[in-house]
Amino acid sequence: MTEKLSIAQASAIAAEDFAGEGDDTSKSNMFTIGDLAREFGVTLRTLRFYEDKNLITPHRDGLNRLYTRRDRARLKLVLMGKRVGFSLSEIKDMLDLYDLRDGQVTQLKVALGKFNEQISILERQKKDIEQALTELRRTVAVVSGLLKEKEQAGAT
Amino acid sequence: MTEKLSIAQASAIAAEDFAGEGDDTSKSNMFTIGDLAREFGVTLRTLRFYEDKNLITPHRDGLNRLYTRRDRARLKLVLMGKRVGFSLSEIKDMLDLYDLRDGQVTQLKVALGKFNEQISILERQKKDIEQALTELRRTVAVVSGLLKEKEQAGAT
DNA sequence: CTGGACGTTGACGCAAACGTAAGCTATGCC
DNA sequence: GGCATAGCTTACGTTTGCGTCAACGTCCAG
Repeated sequence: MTEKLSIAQASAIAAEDFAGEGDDTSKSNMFTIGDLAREFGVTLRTLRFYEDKNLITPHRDGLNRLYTRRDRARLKLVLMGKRVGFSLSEIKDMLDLYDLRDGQVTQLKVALGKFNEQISILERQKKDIEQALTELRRTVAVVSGLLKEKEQAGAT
Repeated sequence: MTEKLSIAQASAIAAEDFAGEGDDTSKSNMFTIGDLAREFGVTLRTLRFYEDKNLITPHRDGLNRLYTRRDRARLKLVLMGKRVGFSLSEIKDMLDLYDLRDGQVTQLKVALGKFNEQISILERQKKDIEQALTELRRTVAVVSGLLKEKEQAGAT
């Protein structure tokens, strides 16, 4: 919510993203850090940071990181989470929960709860912004008025 | 924009707030730090912090701070600025400019510009939030769907 | 052999707005 | 005398999400 919400990449969620995937460790299903960075428009630093925060845990080829489809899916969820205003730690909680997958039902319910919470929060923020806008517009009107007075007084 | 926008205190702007005041240094027009803190619902720490940032510069009675009506008016503007999303440093810029008061016309124009900028920013944020809300609601729908499937499958 | 391209691990920096001690002073009141 | 109240200063801590060096390792084309 700081600068830009790059809606461009990291497209929408599909039901697919919530389904488990057979972890295909074959060659073409692996990505380098650069691959993912380009694909999702984030920096390498960002991906390493996410790893540091245990949001994504790629395998290694020696020192080099190797991301699977699953990692990629998680990244997608992380970015989607950010877009809708979750903090990374909140996202982590949900992902961790996701990993427990006790048949997933409980997990989905919890996630659903958080989503609804977040919806409330965003609705609140929206209202705050609307209030601020109202106030600002009123102020602009007031100041504009003053300005006209002053300019007329000056022109007199 | 972090937690609560305490709309309660620190009421709206009046044209008065943009007019210069005769700095009345008589007794009843002075406030202690506690006075202002109570009146505007901020902590002493906050007021000292603002002073540190040169937003307000109260006089002293020995060590103790003494705020004039003018200081009070500035505080009011600071809080209003915060409410509508300006950072303290932006607010400082505007206040500084205000102090130049080259007949105030230039000042008012500049402020007007900033206000309009801020309006654009807020409108943008509002749109972002609306997008996030849309995405979240869609996700909730998807997940709810999955959940129903799962539960039915489980009940079979 | 050399210069890029790509990758690695630290680790400090930053912005915003105060919170939170810690410890001292000054004044008033009973 | 003694305590409460109000105020003072200094200064480190917090939170979030990376940016930005620094200082190297590795591999490939030319």
